[in-house]
Amino acid sequence: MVRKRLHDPVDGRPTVHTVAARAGVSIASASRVLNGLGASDETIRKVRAAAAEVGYVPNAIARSLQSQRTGLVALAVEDIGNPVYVAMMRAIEAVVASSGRQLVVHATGGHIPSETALLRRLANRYVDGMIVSPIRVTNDHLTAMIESPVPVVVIGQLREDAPVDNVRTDSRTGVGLAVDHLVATGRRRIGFVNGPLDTVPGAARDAGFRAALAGHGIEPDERLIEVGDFQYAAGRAAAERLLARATPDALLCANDLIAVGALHALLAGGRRVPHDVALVGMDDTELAQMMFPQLSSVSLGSAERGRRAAELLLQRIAEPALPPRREHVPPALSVRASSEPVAAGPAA
Amino acid sequence: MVRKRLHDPVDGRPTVHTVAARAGVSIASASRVLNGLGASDETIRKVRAAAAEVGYVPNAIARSLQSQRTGLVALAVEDIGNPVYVAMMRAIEAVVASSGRQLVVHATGGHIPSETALLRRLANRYVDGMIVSPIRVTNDHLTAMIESPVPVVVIGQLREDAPVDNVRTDSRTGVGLAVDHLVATGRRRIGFVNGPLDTVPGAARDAGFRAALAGHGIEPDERLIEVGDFQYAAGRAAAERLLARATPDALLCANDLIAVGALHALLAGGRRVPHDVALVGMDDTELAQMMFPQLSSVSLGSAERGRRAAELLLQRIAEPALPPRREHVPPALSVRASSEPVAAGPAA
DNA sequence: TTGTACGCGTTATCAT
DNA sequence: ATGATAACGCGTACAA
Repeated sequence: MVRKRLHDPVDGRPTVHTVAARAGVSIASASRVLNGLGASDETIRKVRAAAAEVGYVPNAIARSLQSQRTGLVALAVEDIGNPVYVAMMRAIEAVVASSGRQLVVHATGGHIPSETALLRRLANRYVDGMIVSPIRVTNDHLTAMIESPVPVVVIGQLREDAPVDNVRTDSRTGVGLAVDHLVATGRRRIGFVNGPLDTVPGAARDAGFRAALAGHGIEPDERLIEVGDFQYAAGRAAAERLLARATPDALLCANDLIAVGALHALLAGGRRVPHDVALVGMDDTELAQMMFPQLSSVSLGSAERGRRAAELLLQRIAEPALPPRREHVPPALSVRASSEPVAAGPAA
Repeated sequence: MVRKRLHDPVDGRPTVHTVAARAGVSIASASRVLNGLGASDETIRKVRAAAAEVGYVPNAIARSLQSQRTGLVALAVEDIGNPVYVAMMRAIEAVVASSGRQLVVHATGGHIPSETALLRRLANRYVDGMIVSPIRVTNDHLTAMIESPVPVVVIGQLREDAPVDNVRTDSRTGVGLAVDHLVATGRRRIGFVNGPLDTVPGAARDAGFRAALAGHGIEPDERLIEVGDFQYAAGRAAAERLLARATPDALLCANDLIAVGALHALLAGGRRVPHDVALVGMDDTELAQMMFPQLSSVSLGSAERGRRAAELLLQRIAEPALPPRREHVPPALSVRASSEPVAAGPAA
């Protein structure tokens, strides 16, 4: 015989069997009482007492094996320290926690292979679903998402025909809001500090900027356009390059980190903001309000996108057969001191 | 008979049985091959082929039930959006991920009951361990941690005799570094904007401030001390109250968020930084370098504390019998523009 | 080397 | 209402 011990926990912690034995009932009755199902008053009393005495706590893993649910939801983003993703994560965690579930976070470093590997790992079902916000969505991403046995929700742009739940914003239009505002307040030589053009956000913002200028009959001046990374240091460097060769009366930045870098470049170079140069960022993170002067910024609803994505995911977990859904969060411009019209008008 | 189906997965996804049947071997052989244990070349070939054909992926939950390990590690902090915790979380995630595990995050809102409830939930073993950074450690915290079947590591102050792994810094000394620096650069009327005194960090910083002043023979002036919350808005309001009734030549803030608020209050009030008032924050978050002027700040090694805590936890998971350990991360002052000595000396 | 069978801890089904 | 037992999917001790 193999059975050295039968239902006697190896580490001394009580199981249903422990409780059942102590209460003098079957494990079935014990389980029923512990799950609030029907039983006689006497049985209920005995089981409750036994459970309390031994300090019984149900094992989450065993329960998961039975229920085929882990109660976990994953979030995969490039960098969990980036203010945009922090805002998303915060909102997602709130929704997930309020549903009694928990959030598993992954930092992908924007590395495509790690992202797809993560998606493929969903096949082992360590979570009930995943929210992913990739910089770029490849075919590998798509097939991995479609083959996943647990639902995936994408925050960001996605092919129209992709059968995947999706929450997106329209950063192109968002750039337009900023340009319109700057033009309306008398700015004409509008500079643009963008992120890499081979990313989805970078490309969309570039297109939006040129389209918006065209809408006002302004010819784009390539000397007023500079590209760096979506980071503070890169933004500052890019702004410095731009300022060294041109004299904009406004600077639009592809995100708030870049805008903060640009602010440094401007102030260090002796430019007054907004008097000499108006400054507008994007993402409208907490950072924008913390700067002096406070930064105008185009909100792309990061928190709202996170919230909506979490809700979509929870719905689909509950109802897997739902058709793919696509939600839009519109951009909105928050005007603050950094781009307020100045009495004397911009430096001429 | 009950057995409608025997080892035939309900959702159509392959299990070891599927693979074994297809390869014409027993599940034991299949399992062995899939886990890289010994088997004949022929068996290996057949099993590998069968697994590939049906797209077999091991089920994480079943594996956990067997191994008594989830491969998950939890982190519980007040607010996953606070720059300090973001820095910690980033470092922790990196360590955890590099060990092949995953990170579950919890936002406690600084709510004591939720924190202790979270610790008690460890009894159901949904994770292999937890890192927690409580604002305050109650007896409830301690008993919950001690009774937990999985290891807990605390980032922050803890009773000396608490048998719990612990990583801490010395913010009291940290405050001293800042005061020393300010005094050495000619400041005498040093103001202090602190967080709530009934929190561990708030109390430590208050004590440190008074002790440091005493060390320089300076009498603490209560009008130069103000208390708010550890947040931007509260910090700004607190600084405004202080500036309305006193004229400090330096301002020390209990964290960087407060310091940013104070910077706003100073600049909005027409004070020059550092010329009129030197400014020093604490935590040395990324925020400090993003401000203009860049903020001096006392580093309390948030990322380093996170990294060390994660390593302690992983070690203890591997070796549960280890004696409790206590690690210290020393504070360090980063001097930047906001507190650099000014040629003319501070306004007199 | 290979197969049989048990155990992980829980819930659910069936028969009593 | 209660108890015996299958089942979730995996790993492995033991016997062959």
